Amino acid sequence: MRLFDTMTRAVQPLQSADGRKYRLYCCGPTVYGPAHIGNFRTFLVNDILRRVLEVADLNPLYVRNITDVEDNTIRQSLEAGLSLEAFTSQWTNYFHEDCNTLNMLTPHEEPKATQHIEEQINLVGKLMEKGHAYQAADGSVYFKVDSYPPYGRLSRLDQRELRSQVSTSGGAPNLADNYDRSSVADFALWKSRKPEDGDNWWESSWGQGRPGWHLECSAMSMKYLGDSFDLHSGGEDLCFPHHENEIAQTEAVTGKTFAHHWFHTIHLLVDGKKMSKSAGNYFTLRDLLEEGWSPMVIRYALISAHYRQQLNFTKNGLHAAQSALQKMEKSVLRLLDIAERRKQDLEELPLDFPALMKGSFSGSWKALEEDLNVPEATGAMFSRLKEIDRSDLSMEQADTILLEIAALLYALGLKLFTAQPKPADVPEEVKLLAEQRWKAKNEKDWAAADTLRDRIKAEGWAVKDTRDGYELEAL
RNA sequence: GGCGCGGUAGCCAAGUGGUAAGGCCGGGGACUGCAAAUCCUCUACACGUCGGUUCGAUUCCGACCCGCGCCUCCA
Repeated sequence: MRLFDTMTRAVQPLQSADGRKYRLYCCGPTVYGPAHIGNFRTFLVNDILRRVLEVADLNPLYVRNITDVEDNTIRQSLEAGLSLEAFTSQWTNYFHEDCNTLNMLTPHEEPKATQHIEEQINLVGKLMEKGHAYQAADGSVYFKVDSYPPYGRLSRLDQRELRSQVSTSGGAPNLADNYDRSSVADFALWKSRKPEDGDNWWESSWGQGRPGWHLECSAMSMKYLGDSFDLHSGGEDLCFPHHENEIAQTEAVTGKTFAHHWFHTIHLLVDGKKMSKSAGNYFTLRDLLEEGWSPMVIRYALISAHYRQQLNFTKNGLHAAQSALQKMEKSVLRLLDIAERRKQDLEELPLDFPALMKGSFSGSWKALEEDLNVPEATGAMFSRLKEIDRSDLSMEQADTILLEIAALLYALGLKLFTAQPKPADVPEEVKLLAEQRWKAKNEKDWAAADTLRDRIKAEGWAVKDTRDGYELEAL
């Protein structure tokens, strides 16, 4: 399998350093509110990576953290009158529910920052010992970027550009720069206790305080994956400064390559623009569920563009995803019929991946193994499905194809036949009109039936006749 | 300003040094009182512009135009 690596800017082969497990770490969510679909794009891509590593027999050990201590979680827990623990576990549960809804596999480990304070303090201690950190007048401890010459390799910054971080893109003073750092590039390892932090502080050799954000990922990835591991991932925004800082603080301590491969997901756009609350184009998973979109439709839409391509998320895209999924279901339904299988069999049968990957969908597998190209994989899948639709198949042939499809669906994390009919809240008035129309129709009074259908439409509902009744659908 | 990405048919989206997957939409047919749904089936003068390299470029190089992202403890 091969994947684009941010550090070398090239597609690189993936192989575990120890030959036994492929160790990967994904920067997880900060839990102070519902994750949005942009967050889920990244987590879904990582979920697919983990699945493909698994079926490709690379034996992944997948760690994704929970960030539960930083400015937002602290401030909002205090505002809510809850302990940090109570507040963040509430949002962590919410996140897990969303992950399950989207059919994401649970990471092998999901460490929380607050449960690894000691590891983080130890790291700060080592950095102090080695002269890579200093305590400022405000009591906070900073990483001395000058002490680590390779700094900036991942995002290709040089010293001159680092200094330019003093000002923002608009030329205004960088407001993030309100700490007692000796250089603006230096970043906090340990933040001294402040009144606005409430009870959220820990004791350390440098006084009371809390760890800086960047530190947790270094401490936890080292703990669960070792000083040097195979792959580190996250959204593109984390490339700088977060990952750059992680590399610096970790490698300054270990002297080893922190992660061998850097994997970043490009952000998604909504209607061609960046998601933002003010623009009203900010969606959470539950916003979409409430609109009646089924989870698998949302999953399909969110993985429908290559991970290194901006994904333009639109309602149109959801419709397309829905139709595409239905098209898959249609083909599979025929195969189930020929093979005399039930729908449940798709998920219950044991799958011999190595063999199935060499089957008739090898084009799709090749696409997934070459830089995780999901759109090409689904494209190849539909091409193959078209041939299958037109072939006369024996029971055995259909059965084999079903297994091959089940394997591919597993890698993509897609489940078929899961869409629930929308639970429509039909107003009584509309129900009444619909009943009248049904009666008129049965009496073959077409004129009356059509007039009633128009009236129902005027109320915002569509009547659709089925074999032995009708359905109402919101317009 | 620094770093980076993209411009492929109405929309979305892969890909290739020898004229280009797939999905959506749309068209036609069956069915239906008519619709919808369903089933069958079909199409497209699509590779931002201008140069260069090449026997040949959409694919490589350069310039330009347009759009977008990151550079803010936002994935």
